[in-house]
Amino acid sequence: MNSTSQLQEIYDRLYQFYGPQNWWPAESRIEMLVGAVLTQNTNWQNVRKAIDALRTEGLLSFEALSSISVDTLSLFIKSSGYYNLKAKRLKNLLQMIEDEYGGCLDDLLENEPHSARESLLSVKGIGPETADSILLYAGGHPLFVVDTYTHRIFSRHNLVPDDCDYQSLQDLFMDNLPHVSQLFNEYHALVVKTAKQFCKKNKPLCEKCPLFEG
DNA sequence: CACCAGGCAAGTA
DNA sequence: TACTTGCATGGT
Repeated sequence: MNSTSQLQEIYDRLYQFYGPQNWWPAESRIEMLVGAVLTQNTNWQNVRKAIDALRTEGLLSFEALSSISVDTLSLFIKSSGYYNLKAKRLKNLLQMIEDEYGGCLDDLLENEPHSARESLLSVKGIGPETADSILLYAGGHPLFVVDTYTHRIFSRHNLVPDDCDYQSLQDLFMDNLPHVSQLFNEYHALVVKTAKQFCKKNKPLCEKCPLFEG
């Protein structure tokens, strides 16, 4: 049994169990960009409140977000936590798009993915998961997104060592699955869904998990 | 009440 | 290099 068939089998099992997840929950690319930063180490429910507040204020556009100060921005995203930090990070991101892509988010997302990833990672506050989330869910590029859930559920089921880093885990998926954005999209969403339900922090391995004895 | 949430950067030794 | 800490609100 090689890694390729094993990873395919896991995906098939999760998809059969839950069905399609239809991520990312956003109406526009700029909304996905905002959500990707706001959801850093934060429950999506809190993020949605912040995004709703921005929508109500008519701030979900590149121009509107660029026109307000960090302090004003931070007021509307309080519910997402770390609001001062995240307001700054969003501003850093908008500034990079302004400087490197003439303020055109579409140009960033339609750029060659390796270059776009480098641009994103050069922004203070944008790490590998946030960058890959943006590239996959807003850009449609086939990059596998690794998060704490991916790490936890795969290490708990002894599919990877518990000290496995981001790159190694991403390589495992990308070396063994076809590079199809829709597959990576669903796979990541299904991992999150499964881990939330069956693989909670500081809990033992759950035998009800679809990955049990997998 | 304690614990956790779709990270990341900076500080310490 | 390998840990540790700060950032912060809101749900369970």
